[in-house]
Amino acid sequence: MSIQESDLMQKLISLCKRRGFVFQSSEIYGGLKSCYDYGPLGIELKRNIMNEWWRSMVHERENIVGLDASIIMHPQVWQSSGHLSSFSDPLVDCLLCKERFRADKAPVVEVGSEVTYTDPKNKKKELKGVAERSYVCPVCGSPELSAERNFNLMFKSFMGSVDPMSQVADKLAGKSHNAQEIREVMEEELAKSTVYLRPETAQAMFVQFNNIQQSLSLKVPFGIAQMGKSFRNEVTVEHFIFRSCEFEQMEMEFFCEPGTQAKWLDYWKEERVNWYKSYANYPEKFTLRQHDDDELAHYADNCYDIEYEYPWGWDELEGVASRTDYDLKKHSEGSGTKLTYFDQQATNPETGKPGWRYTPFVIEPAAGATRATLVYLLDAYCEEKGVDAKGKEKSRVVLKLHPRLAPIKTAVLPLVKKDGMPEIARSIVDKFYKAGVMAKYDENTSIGKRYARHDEIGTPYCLTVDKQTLEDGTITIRDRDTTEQKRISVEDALSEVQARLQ
RNA sequence: GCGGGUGUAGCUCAGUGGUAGAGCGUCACGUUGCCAUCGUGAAUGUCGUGAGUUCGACUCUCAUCACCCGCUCCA
Repeated sequence: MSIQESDLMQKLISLCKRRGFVFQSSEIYGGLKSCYDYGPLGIELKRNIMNEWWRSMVHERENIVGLDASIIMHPQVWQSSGHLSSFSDPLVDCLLCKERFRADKAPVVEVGSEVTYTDPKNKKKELKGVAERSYVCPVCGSPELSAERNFNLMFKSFMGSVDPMSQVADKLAGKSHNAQEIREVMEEELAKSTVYLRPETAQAMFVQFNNIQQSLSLKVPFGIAQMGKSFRNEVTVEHFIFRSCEFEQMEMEFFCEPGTQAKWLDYWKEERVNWYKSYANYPEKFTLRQHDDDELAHYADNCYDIEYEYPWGWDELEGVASRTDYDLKKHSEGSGTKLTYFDQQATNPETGKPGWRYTPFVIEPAAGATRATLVYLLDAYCEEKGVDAKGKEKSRVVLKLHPRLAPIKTAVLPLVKKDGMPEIARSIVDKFYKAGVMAKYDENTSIGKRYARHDEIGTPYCLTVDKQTLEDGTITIRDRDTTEQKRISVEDALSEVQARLQ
């Protein structure tokens, strides 16, 4: 198998639409930038990935519990977390070379000093000007710059049944104002009802630390896990569902004793990368990359990215960050509520006495559920060259999804639509329904086309009712990857598939 | 945000200043009966959207939206 990397995304996007995995949002209205809908098969795949994550992170562990928090939280949450201040960096456009940059990271000059810079249209030409601000364009050095505009990371909305714009209109009516005054009135009025869509699920797990720890009497180390939607106004959206403004996260905050964070970071980074590999056909396409110091977020003292080799190169899939005690401390300060843990067994390292109250340190494996969906689709996409029944060359498209991730686990197929075969097939598929194993009955067109279609959507097993079934009560089970079949009895069909899904 | 490309049937794509085609897929009937069977027949298009030029625009011009590639940016 060898697919041109450049074609892979295109083929996958096409398959996603054709077979009902992913559609563009609001397509009949021309689509909306970076928004996608998960179709009948896409939702199954994404949900399976998320369920597997939940199972391995929450259900299979003694000390990790779940949370499903409100997407809209008290606006002060984002003040305390730093999302309001550190993500509203002023952005400036260079009027000359069109570069967009952060004012606080641009080259510093003295206001009023004469600066020389190059003309982007004619590199040999030198221009002179006077700096009106304390910085110039980092690319061409020009002082000809647009106004500073705040970068808008979070999606804003307004809570309350009265439109705050009416209040603004009332205040401004009948007088003349300059831009600054209008802005101030608007900010003052809008602020009263402004709420934000969460840019990460993490904060709710810090904010509910006390409730969760106390209600379940949890002992450090313990973790809180959450899956759900998050929203960010990304500077650039790209690569299909890879980076979009609305996305889905699977995050876990692991609270541990100060001083043990390095050990736990090490543990979780290995756990997480191995989790991805266990469902993959190409585990070598997953790797860990430690962040350089200058890459670290304001809250982290160490961080590993789990990266995947996408068609466009290595890029992020999950971040495993050591967030120190930053978040709990910030929310403690912001809310005036103690977010600490008291360990009666431990010895206070400062006093040497038994009993230690401390702010736990946090290790956070933060995964993109939507990114994982893309990754497993890319990992599974496969074209196999072969010959058809008449010896003509053809290619078989197979999604080699891990059986537990596959949207449909089993297709139940009557070889032909007569002689009672549909009835037997339907009675088999009914047993699967009742056992909670995703199965589909399919009697369309020819048997060959049905196999091919199920290969293309990743169905790992096909059960076929044929003439022999009528005689001895056996059916065939076909393996997606090898296309090999073996005969089993109708009674064993469900348990056989269940065994293979383990 | 910048540069380049694309947008025509469900998918892949052809096409011409005179109101549109192929292959695949879909549906029906018949046939076949285990890997995209064969035959016959059928349905499906705001030619991304809006404006302009023109007697006439899918085709030319402009704007806009979306996607792809590259840069840039990104806690």
